[in-house]
Amino acid sequence: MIPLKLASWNVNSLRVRLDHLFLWLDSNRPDLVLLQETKVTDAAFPLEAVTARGYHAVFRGQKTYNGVAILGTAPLTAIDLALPEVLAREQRLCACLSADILVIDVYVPNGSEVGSEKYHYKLEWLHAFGTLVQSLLATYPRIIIAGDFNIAPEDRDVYDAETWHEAILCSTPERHALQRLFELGFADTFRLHHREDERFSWWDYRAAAFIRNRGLRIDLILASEPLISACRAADIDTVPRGWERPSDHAPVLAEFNT
DNA sequence: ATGGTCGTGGTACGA
Repeated sequence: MIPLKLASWNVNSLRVRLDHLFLWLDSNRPDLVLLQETKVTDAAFPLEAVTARGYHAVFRGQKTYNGVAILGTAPLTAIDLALPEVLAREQRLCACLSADILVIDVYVPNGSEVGSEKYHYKLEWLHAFGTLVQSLLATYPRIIIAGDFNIAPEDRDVYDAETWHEAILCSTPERHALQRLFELGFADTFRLHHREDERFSWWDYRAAAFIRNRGLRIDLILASEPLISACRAADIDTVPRGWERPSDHAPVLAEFNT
């Protein structure tokens, strides 16, 4: 039985948040940390600094927007996902193997506003992603998908459900796209261990949203059915959101006995 | 910077 401590964090620029990341890694020491919105090209990825802190890395970045990376304490086996065009357009996915577990780092499109062009792109993206995951399950029964889903699964994951009713990040079509993953057998690891509301992973920079705990829980760690019973803890660490010049997201965690 | 803040790149745009 091998313990696996996995974290996911939308850092909103890896280069700006490198000190926060390392500070957090020093006190939490996850085996794997999945990063989103690295906003750095592969050529400019701070591999030397990451390596110096004892982490191996796989990363897929682009200029200005998006970008994902997985850091691990053990050497990582990158898995090159065969992506349809809609998923390959931007750098929103990367994957690696940890023992026999396929670990997928995901940064789902934000969608901007319900009904907008970006919203339809988000739904199209999510549909393609669901199909990809469904096909991967045939080869990899044990899958962890973690990242910024840009979807709050339920109203209890939203600070003011009335304000956010059918708004972006909360609309029924977005939640249905997430539901498809649950129907494939995935579980939201946070909800395996927590029933309470008012637990969030993202707070807008504006209007002192964090101090007032006006947030949403949109950063998720999903475990495929064979891994559900192996998940022994899950949580959100809001501490780094209170640091000076923070990411707008908090790191989320899940621990497994694999 | 169409309220509010932040990252990016050097321009408004995306979140």
